[in-house]
Amino acid sequence: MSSFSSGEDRSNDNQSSENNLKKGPWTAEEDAILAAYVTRHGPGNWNIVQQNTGLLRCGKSCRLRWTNHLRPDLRRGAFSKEEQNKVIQLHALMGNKWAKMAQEIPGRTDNEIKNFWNTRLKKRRRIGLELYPDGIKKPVVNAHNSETNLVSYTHRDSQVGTSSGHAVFNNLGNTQNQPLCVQPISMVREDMKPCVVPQEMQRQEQKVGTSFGHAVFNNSGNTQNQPLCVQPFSMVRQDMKPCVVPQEMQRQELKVELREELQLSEAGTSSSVQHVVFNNPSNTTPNQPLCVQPVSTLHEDMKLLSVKPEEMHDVPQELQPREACTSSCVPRVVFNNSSNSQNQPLYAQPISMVPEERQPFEVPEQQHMSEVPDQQRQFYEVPEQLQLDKLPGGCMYDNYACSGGPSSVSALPPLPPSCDDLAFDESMILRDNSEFVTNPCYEPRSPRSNGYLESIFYLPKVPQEKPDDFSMLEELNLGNTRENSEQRKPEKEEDEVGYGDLIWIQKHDDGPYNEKVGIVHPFLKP
DNA sequence: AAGATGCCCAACCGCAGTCAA
DNA sequence: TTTGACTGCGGTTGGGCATCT
Repeated sequence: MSSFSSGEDRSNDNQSSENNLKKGPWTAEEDAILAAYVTRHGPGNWNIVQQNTGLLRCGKSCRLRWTNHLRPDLRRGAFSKEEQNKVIQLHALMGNKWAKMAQEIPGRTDNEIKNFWNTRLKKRRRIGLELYPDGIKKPVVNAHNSETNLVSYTHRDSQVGTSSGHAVFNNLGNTQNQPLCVQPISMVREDMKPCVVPQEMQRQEQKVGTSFGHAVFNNSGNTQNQPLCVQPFSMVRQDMKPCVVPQEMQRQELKVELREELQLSEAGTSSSVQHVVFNNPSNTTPNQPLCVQPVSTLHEDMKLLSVKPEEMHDVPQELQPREACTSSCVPRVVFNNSSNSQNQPLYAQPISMVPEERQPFEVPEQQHMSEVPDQQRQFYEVPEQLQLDKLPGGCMYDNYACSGGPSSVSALPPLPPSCDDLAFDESMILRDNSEFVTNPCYEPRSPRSNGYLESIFYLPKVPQEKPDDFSMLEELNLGNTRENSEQRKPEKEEDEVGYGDLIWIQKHDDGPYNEKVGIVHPFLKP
């Protein structure tokens, strides 16, 4: 059965007779080679690791070694009492679903949990103890469901959730073998009870967010039956579909006052929502990345810890951004984890860890102003190396969001293919607000502004056909009316809207449209 | 001191699921 | 639809170390 059981395998210096691949314990040299390779190329494609590194290990062995030993987010050492209790709770709930249990216990692998359980199992059997401690009952299999289907979880005090800090929502109405919805207890309102997961939560195509800016997403790529995840819009991937959160599932807004030490002295923010950079409180392993979380999801027990640059590690290749945002006045870069199918938090990196071509730029100190009057508002070109390949407009940042914190960097939408050739065309006006709401780039530019980007469009430099109706522009008070377009000055004033400008309109909930009309022309101005 | 036993845990295997060609 | 590569998962084995006899 095991490789070690074969005398042939063990002979010949642990070399597999088939492909000359090595078996048995890994050496430090092999670990280093594998770690370096994965750091550079990211995990996956394990079968080519051997070809590219010369390691005499099969892909499977490499994957296992990385997953169980070399991953930077692993905790080492004995299971704490809390972890032990959690394993017991989870086993009562799930049975031998080691991988699922590992997802609930950060830093522990399925193998570790399995080993722990099997050891414990043997011990308790030998001394004649019950498998589960008093108060935790075996899973009760619903007679209607198969064993692999859903179970009701019985807990001593019949309260919401489990003592391990999770609430389990039983979806008895689920006829499609859908997962239970599990939420941390801290996210569950006191009056919430385990309940049937409403039909609309069951992996349908779902829409809309909650009243406080969160969306529950169907994790369409989820093959692990993980619970739905709740994320702020800004962290939403393009391919994710939001859904309505039923009233009873909505959680209390967690009001956590930002302690002074959390307030952006060390922490970078991503630009358009209030984010705080947190160290993972359960992280006792060095080289853990920081995590970035929106303020609204903070828990009381989370602490901001200062993390030294040397304690951070490179963001794996596959996590590195195609759509990177930077916080600009602190030496960190926040990466969008766009390929992250596990919906993990964003990563923050110190500049030193960022590949050179991604180096962010420093915002001149005089621009770190706490208040920037609108008339002084400026846009600055983002250095070319920060600009996004797929967006001809590249990135820009404005200093409007500088309210004691860093400036923001946002990506511009793609321009029309050839700006100069285009006639004024209303179809170019992007009126669909959802375009911007669903795109993280178009979150409100500043939490302070309490508005959102409503429209962005391009005024051609040389209109081929004079627009018949400028009423929209007049209504928006752009200063680009029929009259002044006909008597257009050859050289317009700075910041005056005219032909050839890309216009954005930021709509305010409590103000007129024209209050936040601006000009975006980062490629025309330095 | 030496062998026996128990425990821990790394590493393997086979199977099943997914996905792209 | 089929096939093969790749990946994830659960079960199992055996080496190494500590403790016991």
